Amino acid sequence: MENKLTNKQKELIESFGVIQEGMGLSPASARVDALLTIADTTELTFDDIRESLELSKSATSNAINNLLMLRRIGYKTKPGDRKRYFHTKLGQWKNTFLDSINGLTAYNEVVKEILTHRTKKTKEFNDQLKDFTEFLAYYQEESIKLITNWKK
Amino acid sequence: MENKLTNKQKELIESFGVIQEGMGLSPASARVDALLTIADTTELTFDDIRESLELSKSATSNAINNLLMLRRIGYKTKPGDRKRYFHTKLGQWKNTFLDSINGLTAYNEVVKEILTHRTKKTKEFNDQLKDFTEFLAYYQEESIKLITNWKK
DNA sequence: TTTTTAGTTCTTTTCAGGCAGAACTAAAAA
DNA sequence: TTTTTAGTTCTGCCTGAAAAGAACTAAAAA
Repeated sequence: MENKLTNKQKELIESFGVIQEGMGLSPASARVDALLTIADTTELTFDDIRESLELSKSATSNAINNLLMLRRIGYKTKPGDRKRYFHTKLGQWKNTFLDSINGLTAYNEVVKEILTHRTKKTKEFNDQLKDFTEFLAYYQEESIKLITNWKK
Repeated sequence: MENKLTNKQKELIESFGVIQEGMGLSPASARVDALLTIADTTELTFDDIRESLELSKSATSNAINNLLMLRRIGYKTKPGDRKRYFHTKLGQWKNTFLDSINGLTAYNEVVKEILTHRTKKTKEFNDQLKDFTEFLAYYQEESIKLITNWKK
């Protein structure tokens, strides 16, 4: 594809890339996801990505598969065309958000188990922990409400 | 200190440690924070920590300083005693929570800047992004309310 | 003044993650 | 049947993070 990136777009890919690195993505994955969010074409092929970001095939392949696993991107195919057209799923942020909220459950379960095994001698501390786990559960519930009621 | 950990406590330190590694802490930091959450004594010294977790002095020192920087732990001193007594700040989770909510602002700012530079040709996609940034700001506000109104 | 305490800093080792480049593969096209 | 396409997988390198252990340090105690 001839749809070259402007300097501003390259700059934004880096800013957004850095932020997403901070959220646990590898540099390449972070930039692939950023590219799909910033490029004028929202459906890019393997080679579009490879060329735009000047990555090797292996880095491109690994980054794409990583993002697919994380369900942060998806792809479409076109009849009579073997290529896959990748797009970010940032538009479907609701699911991602729900996943991250639900991810707190595992954390809270461990804290609750810690509580059941704590010495009874540290009442104040235990009460604070209890308060925390209760808040977490409440926070999860309310967050889910916020999302499901959003602009509905 | 002679306050030995039970096997169950050791097990909990590992579970909680793993979860906290997943949240970006190094193995040693994750376990130090877990220890302070699980041990019967909530105020532990450098050497208590070192011995309980079988860490080297350098690993202990670095983990502690790391957690202090992240403000996930704090310490007290006692008159006529040069040691520092470290404790987890999980009890003061409200601040940590507020920090993480506020941390979303930087992310949202970049997404908003991306939006201002996006081609106008992808209306649906842009609208979804717009919706997302609006929700993020709303979510931040509401989350802060949830915390400040909690059991008040 | 010397020694002990409570750490910190420096040096070295180990290890995993991330990437490039090359070799490979399965399906489709020629 | 051979070649091209659209990737994937393998090999090897390089770097940075994490930790151990030893050397060091500043303040207090003896």
